[in-house]
Amino acid sequence: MSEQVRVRFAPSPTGYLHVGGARTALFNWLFARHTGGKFILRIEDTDAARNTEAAMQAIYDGMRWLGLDWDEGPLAGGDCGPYHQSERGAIYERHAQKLRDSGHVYADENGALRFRLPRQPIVFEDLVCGRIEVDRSKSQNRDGSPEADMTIRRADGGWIFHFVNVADDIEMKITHVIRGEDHLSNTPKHLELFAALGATPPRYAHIPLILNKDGTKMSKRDQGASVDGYIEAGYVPEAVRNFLCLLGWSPKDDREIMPISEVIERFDPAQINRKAAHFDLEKCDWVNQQYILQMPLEKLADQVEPWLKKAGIIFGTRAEMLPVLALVRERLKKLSDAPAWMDYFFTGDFPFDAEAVAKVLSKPAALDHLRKLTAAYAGLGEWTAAALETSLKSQATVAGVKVGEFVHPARIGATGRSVGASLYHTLEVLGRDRVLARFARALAKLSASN
RNA sequence: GACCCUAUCGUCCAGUGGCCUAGGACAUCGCCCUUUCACGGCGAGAACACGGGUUCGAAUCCCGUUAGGGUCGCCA
Repeated sequence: MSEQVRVRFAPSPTGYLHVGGARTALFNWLFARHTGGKFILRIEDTDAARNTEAAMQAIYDGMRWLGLDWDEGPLAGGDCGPYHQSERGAIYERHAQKLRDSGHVYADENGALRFRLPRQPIVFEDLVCGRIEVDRSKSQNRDGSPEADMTIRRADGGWIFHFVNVADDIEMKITHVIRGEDHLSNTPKHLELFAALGATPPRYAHIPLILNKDGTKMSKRDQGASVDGYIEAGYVPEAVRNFLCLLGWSPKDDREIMPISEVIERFDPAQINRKAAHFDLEKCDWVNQQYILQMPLEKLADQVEPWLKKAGIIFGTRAEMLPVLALVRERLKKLSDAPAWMDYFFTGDFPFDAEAVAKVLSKPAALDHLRKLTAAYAGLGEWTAAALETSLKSQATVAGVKVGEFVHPARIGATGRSVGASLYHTLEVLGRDRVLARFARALAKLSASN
């Protein structure tokens, strides 16, 4: 049992990477990393019609984003290439010839090559599903007719999935096939193919499918179905990966937010759940938020920066941006939320939220409070959150009003809106000059319109 | 229709014959913190699909029913 584990993810280029596929890739990758084996990427593009470069790119991008690096495959090389099935015709022809020589295949009336299904009872041990027994002689079509022999090559010469899949698993010395449960019923056929080719089949682990939260099938358009949807929505890749790890697998204790190294260490395919998982995007959002909350600030800044730039925010240096990010990070559910929480820190020319102004700043008393606060803050000795708070509260006391009568006008004056991080910390980060300028701007604008 | 897989709170997971008056997490609701919004803390409601067995004892084992999913392509 010193044999090195070799697993593969074998997607067909459909134009996007489905979460189900991503999880299959992830489990294969985890198993390879756990065992010190090899993770191979093989592109199953025998159907030339949908074989496009863009579709392939979506797979590479999605896997790289999730941090699933492959040891062999396109762009990585390896001894068992090429790794696109469209380029492996000669290899398939060789295996087909073997089947012809042994009488396992024949050309049908249309010119397609068919494999004589033995239709013998078959038993195999699945790492996830356990012992599977199938009486192949009972298989029949919808209309009750017996199952037809399996086509392995079309009349036009194109190879068929089942055959190339098996041929490649032999050629690439695959030891474990971890794939979606939709292939469980195909496995007996594959086993028959392995036997006919005189090869030892790999071990199988069929993982349950991912369905929508309501139990319906997940299709491309469903929320959360496509990996690039996560990229575009501003999810943290490590968070999505963590969430996917927990869909159908668990470390058997209550650990949820885990570094990938811990998952690799503890991962065991035999522990994968047998039940189909229903996809809950809200939980994924929570995991994402936990990552935003817990990752080192500098790292978060790396991930947030592209979003700020995309929103056209000029945030100056990293040193100027970090305190702002530290202040608002617990409000971010996604990276894409950052601009909305951070933009007003970096420009004094922000708009005033009409509703907030109507509710609090339109009152003459509110403007008066803002004037008093401006005077107090202009003479404030130490510009710290604590000092700002003390000063504001004493102004309220002197004026004989509740603290809120000062807090709300100040917030709107300094930020233009009624919600945000702690007022005093916001003012501290902004600094005296900017705060006073903003108060003056608000007073000028709103006094004029009063 | 045939064959295969599955069945614990709305959802994700724990539970592998007694520790279960079933545990954790997300979501929901309430309270606290906070004169904003969040974060955080505390608490509540919420499940073993149904029916038969086996056993001194079943969420856990067996059978059936029901329900969901999958396969049965010259798609992958």
